[in-house]
Amino acid sequence: MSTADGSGATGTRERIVLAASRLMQRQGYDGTGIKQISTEAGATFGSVYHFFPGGKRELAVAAIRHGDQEFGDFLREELDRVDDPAEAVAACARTLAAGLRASDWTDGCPVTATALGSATRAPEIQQAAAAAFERWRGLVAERLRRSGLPDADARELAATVVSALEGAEFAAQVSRSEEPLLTTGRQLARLISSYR
Amino acid sequence: MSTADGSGATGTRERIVLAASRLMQRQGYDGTGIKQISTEAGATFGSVYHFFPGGKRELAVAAIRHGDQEFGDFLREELDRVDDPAEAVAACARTLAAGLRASDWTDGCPVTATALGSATRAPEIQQAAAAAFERWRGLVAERLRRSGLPDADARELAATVVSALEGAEFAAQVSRSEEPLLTTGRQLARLISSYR
DNA sequence: CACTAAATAGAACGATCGTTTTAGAGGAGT
DNA sequence: ACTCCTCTAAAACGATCGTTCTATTTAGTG
Repeated sequence: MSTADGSGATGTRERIVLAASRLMQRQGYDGTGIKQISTEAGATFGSVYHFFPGGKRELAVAAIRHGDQEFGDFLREELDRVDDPAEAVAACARTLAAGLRASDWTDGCPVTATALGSATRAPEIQQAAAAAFERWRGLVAERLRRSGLPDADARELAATVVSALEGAEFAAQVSRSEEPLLTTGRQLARLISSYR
Repeated sequence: MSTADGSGATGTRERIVLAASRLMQRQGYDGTGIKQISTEAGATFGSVYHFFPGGKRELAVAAIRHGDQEFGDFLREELDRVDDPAEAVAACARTLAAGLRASDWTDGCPVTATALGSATRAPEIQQAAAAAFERWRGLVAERLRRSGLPDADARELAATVVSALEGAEFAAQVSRSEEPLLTTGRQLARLISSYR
């Protein structure tokens, strides 16, 4: 069978994707070597090229797709914990800030660092990152629509929320402070509240 | 004299910083080689290490500081062209979007790509990027204060504006579409307008 | 048991990386 | 003319990069 099954032991391929995603999240595409990935994953060099014949670029696409799903799950889960959508977005920002601090400011957005810089050279990577952004916007928009906002407003707000959270996470990471994320969360809540 | 003077011919050192800033903006820190920088700058290999004995890291710090000033000048200039601060921010986003498209989506924020990935390893780079963000927030806050907003509100809004524009620029770049920037600009304008 | 395919293991390749080192060219000051 | 110092020029270094290649081990099927 080619696709990953849900068996108990973590497959080698899955471990490789996980390590690649985490390392590229911290060091970027060019800053992460395949050797480092294989070591971190507890796999051998040959295994990486066995599962990813396309080499580093194919591996980066898989890593981005993993980050896509990971952050998507986080968004869906976090946005459903509070009734008020404005407060839900603010809570989202708070959780992101706490996680960033917990990692000592190393783990930012799992897609940004991987895509930045390599996107211009590899269209496949750029497309995977674009798909992630599009999905996240859709998730937030759906949540806002569920709270009664018209589709057009929900879409505009969702794009703003995703962009702002992304930028605030990077600002917080580079400033080593939760403040940009917390501030942006508060202002996004105010903006959303202004729509009803 | 050690600092750059304002003489006519573009100095070698200045050309090197310019090339480094532009290349790292597109390819990131690790994706840009010193050899490529020297070639692009029309300088020789030795010249780079003559002007930047600290090597690549020192060069990256200089590139970030250049981008800091460049984007700061852009902000100051663009925000002063319109009376209404909300409309000024939206205009800012539109100009960024147009510039991004004009470069065929290659030239994003001059600081983001350089700092991302290398910031964890090199504290000097992280600090230079943090200083840039701080300065930009100050510029926007000053503009908002000048329009009559209380200091506390101006500061919160400024942090949100800078973070959101940053994130929207990256989203637009990776999506190869002006929309994220235009949408974010509109919503930021609405948010600012809600403060009076 | 033999046969086959998947997965693991690691040596080897050419290329490029950042850096160091040494040598030469161009002017300014005495 | 001679010296000092900035700047240019390029060779050379060890290290690491992504990739390819060849064996070896493991697992599944007849």
